[in-house]
Amino acid sequence: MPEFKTSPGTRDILAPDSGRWRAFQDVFAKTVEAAGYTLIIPPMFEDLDVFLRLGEATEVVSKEMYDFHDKGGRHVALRPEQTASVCRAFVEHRPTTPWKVWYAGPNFRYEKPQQGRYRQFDQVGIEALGTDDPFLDAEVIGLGAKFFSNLGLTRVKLSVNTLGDAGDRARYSQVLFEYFSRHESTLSSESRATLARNPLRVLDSKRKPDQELIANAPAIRDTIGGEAKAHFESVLGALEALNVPYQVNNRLVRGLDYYRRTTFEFVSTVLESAHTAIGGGGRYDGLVEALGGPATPGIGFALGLDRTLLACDAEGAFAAPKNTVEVFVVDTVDGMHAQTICNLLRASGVTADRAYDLRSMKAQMKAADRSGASVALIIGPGEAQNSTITLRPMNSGEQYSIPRSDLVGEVLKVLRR
RNA sequence: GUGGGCGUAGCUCAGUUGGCUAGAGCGCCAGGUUGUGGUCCUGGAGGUCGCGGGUUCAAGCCCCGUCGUCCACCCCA
Repeated sequence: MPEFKTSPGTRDILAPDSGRWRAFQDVFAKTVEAAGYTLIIPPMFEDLDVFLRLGEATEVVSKEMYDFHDKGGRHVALRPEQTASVCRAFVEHRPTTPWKVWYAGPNFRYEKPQQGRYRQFDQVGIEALGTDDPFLDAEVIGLGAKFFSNLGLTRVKLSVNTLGDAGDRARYSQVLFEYFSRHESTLSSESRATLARNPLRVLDSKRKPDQELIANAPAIRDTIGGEAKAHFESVLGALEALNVPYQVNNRLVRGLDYYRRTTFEFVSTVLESAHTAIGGGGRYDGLVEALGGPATPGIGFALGLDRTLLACDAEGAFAAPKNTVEVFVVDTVDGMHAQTICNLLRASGVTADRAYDLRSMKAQMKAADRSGASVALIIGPGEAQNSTITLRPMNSGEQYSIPRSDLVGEVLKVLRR
């Protein structure tokens, strides 16, 4: 056993998974940059207060914050998500609106780790600030759906809902509180605790005894005002025009307290574990204001990398890319030939690797095989003597000699480039 | 934070009712006569049995603690 291991809830991502991560982010970037979103790279930690504005009732904030005091006495926290940072950046830089950004990177939450849930976990996401145009809602949601399909996923279910405006939300919360309070005796003990904290969250309960109560609970639709209702209808209409399949789930409330109006969630229907939500988001029209900026509407989503990749595994989609070199150089003379040949090939845009330590021909050929290279170049005493190279395509038993001066041309020819 | 399962070579795991120098497969290394990998054969390296206590003549096997991991709950990506 090694003396040191990664901290709980963290891990190393090695090849080939690391290549898959990068490809994942590339696909995401391509998807959203096609719609005009630009990359933002916020810091990984901020003043604790930035995140406290997400709402004290949010568990991510109240229980799971990775915070500490730095040497300057500042109370900072590793970001639990990036929406707050993006809004803070908006207030700090005041870009022209609509401001459409995307991000990718790790977030931190101090939780008990499980599969699909880590203390350091990666998300990709987008945020769009400055307009409450329902077409923007549909664009954001549609990009999420588009991304999943670009990955090759087909079993992703999209649920949408509206929470109404700030006043509606509070009113609905009150309605729910009264409703559940009337039936408190049949409510699970966990949900009773939740009820006191945040009545909306009771709708999220997956506990058996609560299911019937939840099914019969009053729906938000009956509580919200006409304006929010009209907005929601427009969003649904725009989604239909985009051919984005969805289903309205009026029990969908989501974990962050800042959501207003549109909320949505992507669930993989092939994942077995409890962690089937692979992404989610919504409108957060009060957040910029809460961070000291002008009243600015905003909407966005975040998708979990780990969980989405688990979904990919389950669907047999988006395999890790093969990260192999094209040419492998075997040099049993002195190692210097391998160096100059590799150098020359790389300068010509051909990826090339070699063996070290002047090992036996057999060992070097074995390394060539392992490297996945499609071509091996062999330099032994004979080749060194005549200034030739033996070129061996790895998938055939045949090989031939080429003049050293024709190296690059011959290699490009064999690689068909 | 609560409850439960697990923790033996780099990896996946065996290890019988506690009993001699702890095993297998894969991987790795070296060979298999005269420079050549992917199959096959032979040999080799590699383990304070997570860690710390305890019970016992004797513990990888039992007990306690601790750490890690997995599963469920909570919550969420």
